[in-house]
Amino acid sequence: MAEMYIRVAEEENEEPMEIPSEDDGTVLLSTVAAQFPGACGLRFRSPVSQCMRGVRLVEGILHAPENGWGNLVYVVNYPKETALPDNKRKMDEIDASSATKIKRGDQKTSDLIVLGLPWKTSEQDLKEYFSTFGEVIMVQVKRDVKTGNSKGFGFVRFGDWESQGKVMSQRHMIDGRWCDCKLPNSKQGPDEPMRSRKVFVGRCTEDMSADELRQFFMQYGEVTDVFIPKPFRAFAFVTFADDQVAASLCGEDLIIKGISVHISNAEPKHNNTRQMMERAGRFGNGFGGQGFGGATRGSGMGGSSSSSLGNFNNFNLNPAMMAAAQAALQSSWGMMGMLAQQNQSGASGTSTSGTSATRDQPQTYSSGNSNYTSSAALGWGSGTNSTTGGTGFNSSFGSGMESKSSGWVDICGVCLGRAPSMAAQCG
DNA sequence: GTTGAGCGTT
Repeated sequence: MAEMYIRVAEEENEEPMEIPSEDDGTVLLSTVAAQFPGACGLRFRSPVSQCMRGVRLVEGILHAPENGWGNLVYVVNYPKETALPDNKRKMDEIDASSATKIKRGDQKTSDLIVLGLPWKTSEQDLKEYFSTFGEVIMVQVKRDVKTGNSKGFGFVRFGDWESQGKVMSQRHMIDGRWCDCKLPNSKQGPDEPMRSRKVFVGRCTEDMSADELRQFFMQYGEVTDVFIPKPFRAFAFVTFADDQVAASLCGEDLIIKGISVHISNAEPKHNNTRQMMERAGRFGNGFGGQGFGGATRGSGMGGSSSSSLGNFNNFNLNPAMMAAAQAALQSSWGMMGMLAQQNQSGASGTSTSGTSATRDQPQTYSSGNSNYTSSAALGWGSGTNSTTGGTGFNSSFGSGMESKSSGWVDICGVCLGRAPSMAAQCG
């Protein structure tokens, strides 16, 4: 079939943009989303019924209506309330959305970390590239102080929220490499820690590319990241813009390319209180034997976050330890160190996986890519280097930290999002 | 084969 375009607009009466179709006459949702970030489908007004009709969408592929695409204007669908710029939103929709929603959407921009940069990319290059998305008010390329070589990542800050959202929702080809823009770890809201936007996708097959997963999951909502560990390990992570989308999928079995994959909630990775507590359990400090080892995976987190937090009286951790644990958030080994000390047993932290940095930055198709190994990786593991977690920890520990309810309550987030049987332990 | 890389000398 010859190259063809269909007309797509954000609203019925707005100027349409022409979107190319595939050879077989279908249109990829990703093609639409490239022009309308966050799009999750199309609809059109039927000339016959005068009603809006949805366009068939199967695994990221939009299929033409019965009589072909024709010359109709197709209107972009967005998942629920996300992604649509506020000026396109009706007032009552805003009023209708819950207070938490509004709060979450307070539209301050923040720095975004840009991962996977080519070594040669300069701040000028970055600024040039990102300016096509909106006003860029800051760029940085992080460099080795001594050599001045780029560390392969940087930061960018936009003047407006919409640009930031757009940039986070896609990958970026910068100077020949795919890069990802995310909220840096330091900015990922410590508030509402349980509202994960990421799901774990189990039983993946090796032929499911990151791109295909993205296309597939787009139908549920805006996808902000897809991660496939390398080498192949039969699972993946998919992050949505909206935590509710993620929550709604947990527990489901979905068919991707004819394969049934299982969706469950993503366990927070490293450097996280909950996980540290789990690890802590294995050090036999009172958590052990309380069922902390056998994580039951499942859905069921939904709902209001910070309410119904229990107390810690069931655990043999005192508030001072709790406070200390929070301080140790910076370094998970700090936590381990503390517990090891408690037990008078030397926990020797061996650094996990560290390859040596190469200059040629191999890339895979998944979202993670550059072969980046910093000395930090060693620092994390080596224990000697985790000064904040080690010495700073002890000093605060011994220096009369009083039990403050406010300080340690949210650690009880450990229990949130867990299987009900475990949450029960928190009261 | 079911839980992930790398995160800022301000």
